[in-house]
Amino acid sequence: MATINDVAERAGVSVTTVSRVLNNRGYISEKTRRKVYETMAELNYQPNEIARSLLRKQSNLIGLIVPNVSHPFFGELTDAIEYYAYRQGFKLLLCNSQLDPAKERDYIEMMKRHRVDGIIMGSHTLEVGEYRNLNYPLVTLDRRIDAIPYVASDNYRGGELAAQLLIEKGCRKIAHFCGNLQLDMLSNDRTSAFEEKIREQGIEFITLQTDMNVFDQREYERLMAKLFGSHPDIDGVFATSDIIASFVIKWCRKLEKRIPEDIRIIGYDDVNAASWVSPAITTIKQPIEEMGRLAVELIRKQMDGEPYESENVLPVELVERATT
Amino acid sequence: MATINDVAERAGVSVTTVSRVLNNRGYISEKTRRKVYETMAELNYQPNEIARSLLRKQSNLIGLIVPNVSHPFFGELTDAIEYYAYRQGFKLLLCNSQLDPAKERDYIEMMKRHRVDGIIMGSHTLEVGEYRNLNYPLVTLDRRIDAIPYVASDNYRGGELAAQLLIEKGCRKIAHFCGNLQLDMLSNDRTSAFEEKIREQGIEFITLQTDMNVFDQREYERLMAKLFGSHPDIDGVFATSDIIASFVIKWCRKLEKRIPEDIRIIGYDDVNAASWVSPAITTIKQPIEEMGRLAVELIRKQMDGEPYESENVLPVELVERATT
DNA sequence: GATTGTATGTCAATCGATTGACATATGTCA
DNA sequence: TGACATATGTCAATCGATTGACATACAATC
Repeated sequence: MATINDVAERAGVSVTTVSRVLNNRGYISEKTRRKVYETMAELNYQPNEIARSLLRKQSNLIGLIVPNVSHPFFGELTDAIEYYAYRQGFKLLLCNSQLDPAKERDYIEMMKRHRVDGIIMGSHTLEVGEYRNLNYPLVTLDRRIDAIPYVASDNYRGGELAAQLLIEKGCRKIAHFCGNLQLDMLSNDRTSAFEEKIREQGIEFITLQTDMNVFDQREYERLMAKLFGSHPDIDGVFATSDIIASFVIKWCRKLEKRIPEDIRIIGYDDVNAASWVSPAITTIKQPIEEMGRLAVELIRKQMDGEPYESENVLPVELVERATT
Repeated sequence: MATINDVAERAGVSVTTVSRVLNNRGYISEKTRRKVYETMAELNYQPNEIARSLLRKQSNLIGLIVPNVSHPFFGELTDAIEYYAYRQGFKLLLCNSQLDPAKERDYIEMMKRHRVDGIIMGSHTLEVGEYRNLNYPLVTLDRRIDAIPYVASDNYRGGELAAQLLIEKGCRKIAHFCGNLQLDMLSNDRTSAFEEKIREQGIEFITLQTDMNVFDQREYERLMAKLFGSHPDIDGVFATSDIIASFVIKWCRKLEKRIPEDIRIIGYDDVNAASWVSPAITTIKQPIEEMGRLAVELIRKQMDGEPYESENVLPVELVERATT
């Protein structure tokens, strides 16, 4: 690949001049500028960003760690983050932790070696301490760790809305699928809020924990079998993701339960898939795009030394469709 | 951040020695090695990969351009690519073209500036000529461009299998949703094969084009309305993605058509979502993981100057579920 | 004719790490 | 005692681009 020296030589000017053209500094005549651009085109010259990064101490790279992009929620979130990163001149380094702590740790180190400008953590399999000592521009999604800025949606409110709706609809025995409560994540608030509300009304409920691992669909199937096996009289379900909700729908069909007449189902996230399935899923909408935008913004602000808000809790919204 | 000089100074050795420890070259006593490692840990030192890349002329970055990762097919493909890239010591630079030629062009340039070691092109909105002149390690997904190596699955066979199944099941009037036939992609072979087979049998069929844009769900809805409006007697559908198939299912429910009794539906890809929806979708399975593995492998081989196969067409498979 | 603005060049340092050439110590073995 | 393996150091170049200091033109303007 051509270097700035090749361009200078071929254009018959000095490297300084080429650099001046490239960076728009100092005096440059229109004629020279044209000549330089022409030569760059002829040589198919592209300035080496690696060399630039080294000097500027800025890579223009943002690292993103998620469990895996093939989970619809993280896929859509990644899309949003990529979109806003691009608009701010950043490129995205993508890592799937697969919820494996070793891989997550490894990825963080790797990103530091590559001097990414900041890391957005959407996967949280490590102990709080490990993140705390990172000493790097960081943004956390859905997890609060000391002073690290985070972006989340109002999980408590989400759980509340879900409970309210199922109560209103007259459900008497409700199942709740939540995530892994051992992982210290803000999404656990959904469960607290939900259980609180339901308990207030003296309604019976069962809580089942699961992981966010789409690949292991058999785990979901096992859970469904277990639930409907021991509690065939469930008449309401609050699932912590639309994907889980669609598994519930599938089992209800199998068991010939009518939705929403016999059983009401409410999901979470409002990913695109929630409206592909039928009946379309009633769900709690997270503002995915805005979450992505904010995450990128927070990295940028940390880099530029601008003041920023550490706690970013965005509103959620009930989207009522056909499963309630 | 600490540099190799800081480490050398603090450990009381020369940078050459630190470098020797780091790269395992020349003679190093066990004592010095330990001392250096200790110091690196104390200083939280991470070798600057940017500086290394500059010297080695290797970034260990692979660029991936897809329409968008929130489309389940590309999400799963990205997952696979990321997995195999990681195993080979590469990191993944992710770009969503959003099917916008300007953005795609821009991204390619950006990746060249960043000196990624190779680019995997899963989005193809540009003219053939633009790719041809790229002069860069490249792998194309689902598109054949001169000598550029590509990875695809057997689209022709996929179309054939779909046609065969619907014929066997006795469908008499079939709708086929295909992608944008203007984009010169190998997936168009599905349509050719399908139409050929159906025509052979003298069966009536309608072909409808669409884009792979999951965001514009309204376009899908419009298409469905159009199809079922003018051809309510359709009794078979071959959709070029499982997502489109799930929209078909949704409309069938709305129109109270029984699946598979009144209408049989077959999708394409076999993404995870195909088995979330109910009834679970009969589909043509693409070997997504193997496609990802091969793409990364082909980049690596081009870098290392190893011989490689240019044409990589992987077998597809009919997965029969509940919609046929 | 002096001043000033414009245009370009030369030179060298810098970013952080790698590497080859060469020097200089030890320690060990024959 | 000499040869050799081991261990470490010094020095300088290199990767590709940026940048500041300074020099040198030429033109226009007062």
